[in-house]
Amino acid sequence: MPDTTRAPRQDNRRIQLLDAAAALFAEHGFHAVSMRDIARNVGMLPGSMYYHFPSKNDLLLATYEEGVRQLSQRVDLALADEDEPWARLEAACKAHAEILLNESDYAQVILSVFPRDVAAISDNLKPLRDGYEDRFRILIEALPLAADVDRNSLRLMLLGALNWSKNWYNPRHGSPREIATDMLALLKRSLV
Amino acid sequence: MPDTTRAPRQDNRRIQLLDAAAALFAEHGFHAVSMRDIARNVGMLPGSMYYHFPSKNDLLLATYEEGVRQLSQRVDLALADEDEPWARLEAACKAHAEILLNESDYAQVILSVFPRDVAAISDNLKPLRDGYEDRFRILIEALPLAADVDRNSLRLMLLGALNWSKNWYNPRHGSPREIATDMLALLKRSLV
DNA sequence: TTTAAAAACAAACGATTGTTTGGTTTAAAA
DNA sequence: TTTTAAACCAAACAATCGTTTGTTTTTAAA
Repeated sequence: MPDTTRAPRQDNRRIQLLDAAAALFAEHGFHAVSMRDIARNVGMLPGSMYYHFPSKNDLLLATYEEGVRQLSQRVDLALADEDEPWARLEAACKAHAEILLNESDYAQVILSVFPRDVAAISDNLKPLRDGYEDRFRILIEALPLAADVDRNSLRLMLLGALNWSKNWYNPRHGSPREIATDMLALLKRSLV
Repeated sequence: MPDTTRAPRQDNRRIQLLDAAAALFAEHGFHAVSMRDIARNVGMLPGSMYYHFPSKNDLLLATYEEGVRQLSQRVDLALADEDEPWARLEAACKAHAEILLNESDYAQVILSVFPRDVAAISDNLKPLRDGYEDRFRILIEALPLAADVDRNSLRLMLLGALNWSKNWYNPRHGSPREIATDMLALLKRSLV
């Protein structure tokens, strides 16, 4: 063990390693990707990765955390410009769809790797997911809705439909923002 | 090779084997389940399973086919009693939710194992999924909707929300039929 | 320029993976 | 009751898995 600890080097490749892991996990799923696959993609030998992460599960956990961070940051940024409740929800949905379908491998990992697929760390993964989704609970709380509308069902329906869209999304048939707009439009006019 | 082929024996365990595979695939995902896990669950040695199925991928393919068969049969049965377009769609959604969340491990496999997780047979899996979902396209086609309603978005939203519900479903907070009713209600009153 | 820590290499570890092979038991047709 | 195919067992196969260990290279502080 070293006597003193230094800052990471300039050529530290922890982030590139995490990027490669996120991209592969997002595309093929957790179990379908081996540590050797990731190492090959980042130009590193398999054993070398263990300098940066103590295990494959920890690698997944790190991508989850980064995914939640990116999603949260992106949605918060989109919300900053909006005041009206419906506009705020729409902005959040657009940001959600955009980062999910286009921008971030990390975010896609959250939706394509289910906690129960990795039982050993499912207790660590679930709260990360839930914490992010709570933003939508608050956004829907603020909507002026008819008295008999179940806000919980509304949230589950909206987020479910958006999250599932990664299974059929095709850039040629509409952008992520358009998808979010369409879905919200279907709901909105009945609920006001 | 035998000179003549006989019918399967009375004690043939192909179905029990398929049942065990479906249950495990549905609960843990395809890659998280080993052939030995399945063998143990059905009380068989690992090698013996290869008498019934030539590979693990074929085992998955068979569960997919059975899942689609069960879903289709269940939905068709529910549709037989209904005439009015909205009632038909609601009956289909209820049946879809019910078999998905409660009744069939086979059906759950279709939603929890993504074709791209098993690249080698993804071309076989996708059309099975699509063929079933086409029923909903037809049901929505028959709805009397305002001219500006995008039927494709409606289908994707409804099915997406229902399919995603397996990620949050909790029997204590409403039955599958109630979930389907709630979601359809959210959409219905705005679209007529 | 020396030196210590950061980072990666090189090579292997034991365990588990899907699968194959050859022989044995069991049910049912003859 | 004999016989044949169905069904399973028992044991191993090569390949791949995540991971560990000991050593070497590289960066940057001293």
